[in-house]
Amino acid sequence: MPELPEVESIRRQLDPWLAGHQVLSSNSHASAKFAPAEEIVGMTIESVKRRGKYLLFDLDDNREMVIHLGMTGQLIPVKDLSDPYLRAWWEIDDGTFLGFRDVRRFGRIRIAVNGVYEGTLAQLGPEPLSDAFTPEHLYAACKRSTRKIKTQLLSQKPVAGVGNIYADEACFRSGIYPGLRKITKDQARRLHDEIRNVLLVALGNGGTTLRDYVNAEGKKGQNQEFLLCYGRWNEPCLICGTVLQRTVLDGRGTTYCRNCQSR
DNA sequence: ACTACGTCCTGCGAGC
DNA sequence: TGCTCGCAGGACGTAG
Repeated sequence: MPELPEVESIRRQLDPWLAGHQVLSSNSHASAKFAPAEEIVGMTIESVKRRGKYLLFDLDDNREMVIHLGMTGQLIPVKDLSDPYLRAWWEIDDGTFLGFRDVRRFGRIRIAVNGVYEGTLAQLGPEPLSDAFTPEHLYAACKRSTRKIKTQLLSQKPVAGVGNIYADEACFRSGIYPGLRKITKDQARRLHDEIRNVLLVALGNGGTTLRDYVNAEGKKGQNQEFLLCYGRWNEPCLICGTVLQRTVLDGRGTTYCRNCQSR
């Protein structure tokens, strides 16, 4: 599932490819989730930005195309427009085609006008790698809610861009049980530090490819080799050797160490 | 306003 | 071997 490191890896490749180029034509899957793709025909992509897990294609005419990759979304150059999983494509004025491939169709495309956003994007917490994201901010944000700490992270409100993989990793590395509904200031500081740490390392490794993720060159990431917790249930904790547990928290599969992660 | 849970979607792995 | 069934999950809709 593409989270901040994966989406940022894609952005870094899309921007030099697409910036300054005009969209000549487009097509999209019948679903309303993808139909807005066609609204940008004739517009010029000025840059490709990112907020949390959202890609923002900055267009002329005060518009932005907002793309969320969902679970299995890929943005890749395509030659075969008959790929059955291609949900949208755009013809670029350099002769290439950008494709949005999304097997499970959890992704979505929207057009925002004058920077006005809706839904989760409008309520996104600070960028985790920016100065706005501090331990104090995380502590205060988590204190406002009684929900489980992992559920709060996945809500994108205390901080933007963290999904299931990096939430489990950050909780593990900071020694915090993800089902906690209250954390101390010290726990918030550790969680803050480890959120940054796991995202930065993953970015450096080109993202995590468990199944579908590829960057905008169609290449897999390497960070799956470095995960300490996510997906390792029934395997020994790399810190203490205890067999890692798997549970479901608010409908999300969660791996943790019952010894290292305090409850 | 907030929390919890169902829904979307399809490939895949487990189990018979 | 071949089939059915349930699972995976981010954001959003809805109920309480």
